[in-house]
Amino acid sequence: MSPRAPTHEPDDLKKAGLKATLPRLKILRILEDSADHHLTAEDVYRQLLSAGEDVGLATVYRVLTQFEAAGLVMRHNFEGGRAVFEINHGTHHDHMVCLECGRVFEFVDDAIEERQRRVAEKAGFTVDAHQLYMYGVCEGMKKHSKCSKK
Amino acid sequence: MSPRAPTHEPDDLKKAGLKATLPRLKILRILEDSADHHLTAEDVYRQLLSAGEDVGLATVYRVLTQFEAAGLVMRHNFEGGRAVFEINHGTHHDHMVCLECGRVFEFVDDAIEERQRRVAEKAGFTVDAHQLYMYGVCEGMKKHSKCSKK
DNA sequence: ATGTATGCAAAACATTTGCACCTGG
DNA sequence: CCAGGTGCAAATGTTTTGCATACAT
Repeated sequence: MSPRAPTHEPDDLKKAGLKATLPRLKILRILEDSADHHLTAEDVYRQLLSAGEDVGLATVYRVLTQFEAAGLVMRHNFEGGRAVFEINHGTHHDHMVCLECGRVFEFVDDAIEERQRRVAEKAGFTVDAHQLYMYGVCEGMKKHSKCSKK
Repeated sequence: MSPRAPTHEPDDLKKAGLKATLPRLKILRILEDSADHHLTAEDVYRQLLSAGEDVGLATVYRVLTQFEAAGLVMRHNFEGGRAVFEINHGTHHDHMVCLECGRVFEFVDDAIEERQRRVAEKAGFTVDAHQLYMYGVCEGMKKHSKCSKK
């Protein structure tokens, strides 16, 4: 009884008030299955093309935006101009972005979350969303330079 | 003996390896003097025009990018597509962005900073930069809706 | 002088939108 | 069948770049 099943089904879309169309299901699947769960719209588009699907980039953007509005995915504005999207598994987490290999590492720290709540409360600020990004170099990149991801 | 004087002079530019040209000095002044210290390139450009300066938007972008590289300003990718810039006064701080009035509030919490360091260390991650954004509604916006900023 | 900076216009990107056609329920 | 979804191409908005001219040292 996990709080959210690891696979997304047509039902997830219907619950979100969206028709279970082929492009939407494919995109949901890609976001779900991708090794590192943080993809740009272009990334998703390229994976669709590789899979032989006939989907337009505009649709990818539209679907991702709808998914974001429905709470199915989260959008991040990391450095570098383009937005990245990740499946929302329901548990908040923060991010470490490796500037060498581009990979994204997730973490949670309850003390940080608690302090954030306190700071906001003290300032009379109602928090809708919050995100903590650390940019730097991941462990694998420091030891050797054998990581090959662009 | 403050760690950084509140005004920026030609010397600041020279130290950064940049010629003290008129556009650069004007832009530095604007970033320094602006009421809320978080401006888009367009904001800076409009202020220059209002002041009767003959500066191109391209120059604003070039100068802001150079300033960022020189460590004079910091660039933030808040929600909404356009980057915002703020003078770097040397002291790290995090941000609360009001989605109603657009204002940006700064804060520092040593416990959060400390926990971040610990998390990164534990993950073997070397942090170059880190930023914490909270999006929500500021105190002024909740009580009445009398704030008029776009 | 002289190399660097600037303004303007055009280019390069990321993302959005208009519209005719297609599709899911 | 019909509202809503999609592909394509064109539009938008932001940021970058090429190039001839202007400026700081």
